[in-house]
Amino acid sequence: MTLSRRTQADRSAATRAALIAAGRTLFAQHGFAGVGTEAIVREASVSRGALYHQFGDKTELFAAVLDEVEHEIAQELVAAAGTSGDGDFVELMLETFTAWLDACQTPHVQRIVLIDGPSVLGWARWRAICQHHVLGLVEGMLSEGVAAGALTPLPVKPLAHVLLAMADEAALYVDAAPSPAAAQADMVAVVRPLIEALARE
Amino acid sequence: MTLSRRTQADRSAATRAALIAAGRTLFAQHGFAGVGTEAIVREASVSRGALYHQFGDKTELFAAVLDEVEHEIAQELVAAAGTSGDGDFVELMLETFTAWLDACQTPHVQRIVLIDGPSVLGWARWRAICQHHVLGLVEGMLSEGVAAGALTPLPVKPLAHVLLAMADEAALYVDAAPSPAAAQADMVAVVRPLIEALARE
DNA sequence: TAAGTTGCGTGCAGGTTGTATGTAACTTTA
DNA sequence: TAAAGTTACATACAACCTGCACGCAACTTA
Repeated sequence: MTLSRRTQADRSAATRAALIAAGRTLFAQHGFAGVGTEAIVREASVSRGALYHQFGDKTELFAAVLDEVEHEIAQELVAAAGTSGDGDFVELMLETFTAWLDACQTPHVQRIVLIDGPSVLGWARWRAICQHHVLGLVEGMLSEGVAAGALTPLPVKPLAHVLLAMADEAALYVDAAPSPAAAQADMVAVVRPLIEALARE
Repeated sequence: MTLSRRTQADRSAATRAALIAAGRTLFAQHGFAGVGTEAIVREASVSRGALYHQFGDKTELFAAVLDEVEHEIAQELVAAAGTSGDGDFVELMLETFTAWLDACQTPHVQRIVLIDGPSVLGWARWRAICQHHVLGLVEGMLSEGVAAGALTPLPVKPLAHVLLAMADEAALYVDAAPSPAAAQADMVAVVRPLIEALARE
């Protein structure tokens, strides 16, 4: 074993983390197209060479950022679903929905996940990343609902897609509304009957 | 009156139309970021000067393209709703929904309206343009439904937003699916109970 | 017809991305 | 532990792209 002060893996991990953190901040603030690689590496205190060594592309860095953000949101959602306690299916879905709305009130999510994601990565790759995190979570919840008989049997995958799309739009709608609180109440009022409709036999 | 062969308004209209048509084709094929102004003006057989005279910006050209596409889709939707004949509200909504899916199977719509729109123009401006065309149409249908008593009274504006968001995602889902026909059938199966839920008192 | 406005063509400046080339840090092998 | 090899990073450079400035031509108005 050598006496190296920093292993190569550590160096890589540190610069990757710094770049992802910087990208996350700046992409959220100015959008993918609005921030240059120069600004990113300055924020991360590394050189452009490091960026292009760690990520093949500015786009690849964005993908890494998106993946991290989605991962965090998914954790928040399972936490929210966990506290939701005993199992009315409708309530579980609605609590997850509002947890999603809350998570999306940070600009990170809106700009990176909802606005730029599809445009920068293309819809297919964007949804593939969602699939690994939030979208997969929703599908799982729906599958359990169907298995438990609490949910009308319907094709789960397309259902998860449209429900998540609803949640995405709701998040953007709420944030853009003059009175977010009122808008969120409206949204819940609109979504509740839709979820309830799915719950009946 | 002069004997001018072409009036200024005609010149402007012709170059504007050529630029919008070129932008429409190329934006649909390669995305907003993937096509340079040089390619656009070559396709339109004008100079870059003409572009920057007619539109302040590459972004402004994109907005004009989006506006045109939305206008055409809205016309298709009213046509579809017109042939839908006598009035079951659920059937009207579902026919409009499938008409939307059909319209979105042309790549023009997907890439320009659904993918790049929010990213290039920002969500607020994007939805404002939708409001003038498709989104406004949906809101109108819902308002009539409420007035006629065919629809549970709910806040119409947020409802229109989530329904349209569902339709957007459905369109992209169907197109990306290995078997679009099957995916579309699934989507209709999923959306129908949701619409029916809104229709009952 | 002369003056003024509108539409358009072209060259230029600033900025951006990705790559090529060189160097330092770390790891493996003998 | 010393040499060889690999990995991580720094920097200079080439290609490109956007938007503007300036100038000219077409049209309109007085």
